[in-house]
Amino acid sequence: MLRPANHEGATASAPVHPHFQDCLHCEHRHLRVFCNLTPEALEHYDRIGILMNFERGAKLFSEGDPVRNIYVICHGQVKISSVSRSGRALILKIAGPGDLMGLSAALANVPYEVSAEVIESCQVKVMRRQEFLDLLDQHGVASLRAAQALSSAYMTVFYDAKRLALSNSAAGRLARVLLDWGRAVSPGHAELRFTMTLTHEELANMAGISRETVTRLLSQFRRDQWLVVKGSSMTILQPDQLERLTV
Amino acid sequence: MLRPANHEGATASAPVHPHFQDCLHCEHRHLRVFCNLTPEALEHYDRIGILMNFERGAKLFSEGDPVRNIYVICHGQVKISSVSRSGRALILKIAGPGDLMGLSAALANVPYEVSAEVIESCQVKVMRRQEFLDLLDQHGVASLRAAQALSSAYMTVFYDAKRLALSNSAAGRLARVLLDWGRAVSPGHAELRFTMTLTHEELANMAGISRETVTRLLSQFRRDQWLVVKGSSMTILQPDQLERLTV
DNA sequence: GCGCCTTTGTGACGTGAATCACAAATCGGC
DNA sequence: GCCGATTTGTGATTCACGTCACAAAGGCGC
Repeated sequence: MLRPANHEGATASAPVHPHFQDCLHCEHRHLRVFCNLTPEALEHYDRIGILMNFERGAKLFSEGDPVRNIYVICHGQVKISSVSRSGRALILKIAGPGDLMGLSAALANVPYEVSAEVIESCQVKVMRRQEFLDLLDQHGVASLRAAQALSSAYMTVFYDAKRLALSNSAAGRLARVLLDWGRAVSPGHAELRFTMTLTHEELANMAGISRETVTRLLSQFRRDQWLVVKGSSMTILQPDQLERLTV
Repeated sequence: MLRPANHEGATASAPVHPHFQDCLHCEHRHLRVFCNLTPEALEHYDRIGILMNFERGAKLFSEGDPVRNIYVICHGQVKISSVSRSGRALILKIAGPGDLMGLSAALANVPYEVSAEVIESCQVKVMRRQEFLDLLDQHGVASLRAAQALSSAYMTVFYDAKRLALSNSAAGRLARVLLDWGRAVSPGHAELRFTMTLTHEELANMAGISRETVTRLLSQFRRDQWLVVKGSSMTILQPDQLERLTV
């Protein structure tokens, strides 16, 4: 389904990105969930779990599976999705370095609520559920960080749900997906320029609308000069116009 | 908007429900968030915050306000809602005894994401944001409970969002609202019998659909013998049929 | 019991977007 | 550079719901 991200042409022989040896020296440490732990807690965190590599297409876990492990992405991209009873797919996010998977399900003591599939070869830290819970148990600060991570996850879905409930406009939904994607890639710019590695089908699954509607809306946005598409590179010229479509 | 819940005819003079003196002896303690704290943590929890009474119509806080306090409902009902830019309202839940309000916003360090309005006179424990955060800081077990509360809040919105994104069927949305409401009131019964204190307008705001559609769907459900309405009492005869409408 | 106000019930109508069905373009492998 | 597979573009059709408009039915105060 997905084209490989084109900046990732290099594969086995020469990894474009150095892989990590341990969590103490991880470059993502300072901006992610388990930054700011006390030294003891961090040391404990570093001690548990194992680092594993996964290839594109690998499934880390599937929706409905009992939670055996908690995952932290060190490097690469993972597609987080969920499927309705009728078989329609919803892509919730593309998780990247520093993202934690399985936390909410582990704490709520329910099966995974989503599926995770590798879309760009990954290095992942895998912790057994119990050893992760022990970490939280023994270090209050780790629990606190977990709670904070959960609040922001909650906020994200909350606003998603609100948008979905109150605005059914397909244009608004697509606009949101594009803006979020663009902002994540090129933050803080007036013009958002990025490589659109997703197909229309996948954009549709992220916005919860149909493939054809995505095609139609994109060409409409182009007609209105709100964005430019050149090959797989997309530039959002007028983010504020797209923003206005959002409820 | 809301008719007063009819089991709450008694007002000022003779409270139908005894109010609570402290958190150590609260009858909801065993089934709610801060059950299972260590004795020290529980004692600390009991020590902070103050108990306050609010009348119907009182606003505890509004969406967008900076988080000053965290609230725990001891008794009564609070309407949790959010409004879109275009002014459409979305009622997220009717919170009751044991429910915690403001946790996610406090931890994510953002303004309240929802508004809270009393719809049935309430006794509420109000904690200053900072004293609550201190509690979490000092008692790992409290952080852990908070994290657990957040995971289940997250799970709830997650499934809401999923339903909203994948099924736009008005019938499915309304069915979900009715089932959730009924199950909360008369749990574990094949037939769900309860007092529908909400108007069609409010049901519409909970399901994110229009008032007229609620009216039409309800009479359709009645025609299909899935439920019976008699005055303000509603009985869901065939919950599984309604369940099937849910994606 | 009489009005007033809120809530409920129903018809008519318009429309946004899903669905179906192809054609055109593009990609990827050999 | 050619060929099959995937992705994209576009029209025609359909339908579920929102919106508008108004009538009927309850409540409730006095």
